[in-house]
Amino acid sequence: MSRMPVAERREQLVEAALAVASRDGIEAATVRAVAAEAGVSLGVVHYCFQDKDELLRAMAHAITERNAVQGLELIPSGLPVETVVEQVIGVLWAAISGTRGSQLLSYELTTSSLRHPELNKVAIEQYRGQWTTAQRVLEVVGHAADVSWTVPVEELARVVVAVIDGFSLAWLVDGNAEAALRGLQGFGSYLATLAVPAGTSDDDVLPAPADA
Amino acid sequence: MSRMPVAERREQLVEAALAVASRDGIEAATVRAVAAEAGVSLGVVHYCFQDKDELLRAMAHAITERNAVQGLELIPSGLPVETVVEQVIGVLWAAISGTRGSQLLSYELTTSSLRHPELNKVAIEQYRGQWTTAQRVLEVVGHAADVSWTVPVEELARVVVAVIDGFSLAWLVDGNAEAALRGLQGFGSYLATLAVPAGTSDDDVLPAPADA
DNA sequence: GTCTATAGTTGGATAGAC
DNA sequence: GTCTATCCAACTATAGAC
Repeated sequence: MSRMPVAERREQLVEAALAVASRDGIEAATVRAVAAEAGVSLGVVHYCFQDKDELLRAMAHAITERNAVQGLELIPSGLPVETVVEQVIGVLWAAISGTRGSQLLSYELTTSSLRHPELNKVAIEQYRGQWTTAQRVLEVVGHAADVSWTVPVEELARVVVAVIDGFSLAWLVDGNAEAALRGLQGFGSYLATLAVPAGTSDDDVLPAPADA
Repeated sequence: MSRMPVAERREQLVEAALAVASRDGIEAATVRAVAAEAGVSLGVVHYCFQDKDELLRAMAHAITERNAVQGLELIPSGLPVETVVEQVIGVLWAAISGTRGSQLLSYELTTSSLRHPELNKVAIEQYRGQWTTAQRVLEVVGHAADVSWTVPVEELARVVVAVIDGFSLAWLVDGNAEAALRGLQGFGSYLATLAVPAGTSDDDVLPAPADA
């Protein structure tokens, strides 16, 4: 354990911070607690990170990346869009409902970030990541089901993230996973109504450039 | 200021706590800060409240009540349901976007409550209040526009709260009020499609009891 | 009832031995 | 590089003077 390169040590500490914060909340993620979780002494943390904020920022970055990389690129083709959407929501909800502590931590990070200037960029980066992820998923779904969306995907992505956020929060509060999933699938049905068969062009969305 | 009855003093302190927490965040709402905000000394707070948690619970209760009592009972009658929904959303959004600190505090209270056993009931009471409020608004809207909902209002209320939560959070993060309102109105349009002209009976929803 | 003073914790950060 | 020891600040809570 001793004499570990700094980069590796930082990873280990970020991992420990994630473990503590997911389990006991962001307030519990003190420098001391993280050091104890990682099995190192207090000084080591301050050697690897300038201060607590830098540690928290690193942790936030890690959780954001982790959420983004959820590779759902194995979406089946040739199915009706309602089915594809339903399946994607099912997989997504399994990922969410299986990581309660992480989800709660995400909201804690968001609110903390909005209060403390030194964590200012955490929340916006978190959401930018979610918006672009949602947008990519929508595009992949559209391609897989051979449809295009009647609403700009960028705008639609915001709606998707908002709805998921809302139902996740409700589930965190009342623990009713069935109601949350039912609500999400209801939204999925609505979402499917916003899709129309793709245009004659084999890939893109623009049917006919009007002018200029 | 001196020699104030305890009940009144408690109100004053809860008010001060709300002011501090809305402005600077729930973490900043320490006993000291609240005492300072109220212009009393540290001991006074501990004389009126057993401990910090009781003060926070009182504050949470106050903010929940405040959100619930937003008397929107002046909903116009005789208009199409799309219009009524649009107007209600407009009023609601004005109330939300005008109280940024309070909104953020609500989310902080929710997450805090979910982490700390001693605040256990705060979050669920918060949401129960929001769900029943949403349900009442849906019922009033249905009555005013002379429609009934094709989805159980209880279920629909959960959806409404989730969507509002989601868009509010996004707005807190990116400050884009136009996008949030646009998203909410988009949801409102969808909501209106879930309404059908009220049955022949002048008030209730049940058209024909099938059996028993 | 209200104040000051203080006890007792906790946590961030650093110095200095090894 | 890693550890122990320590400083300092902020907080909750209470005791006791007035």
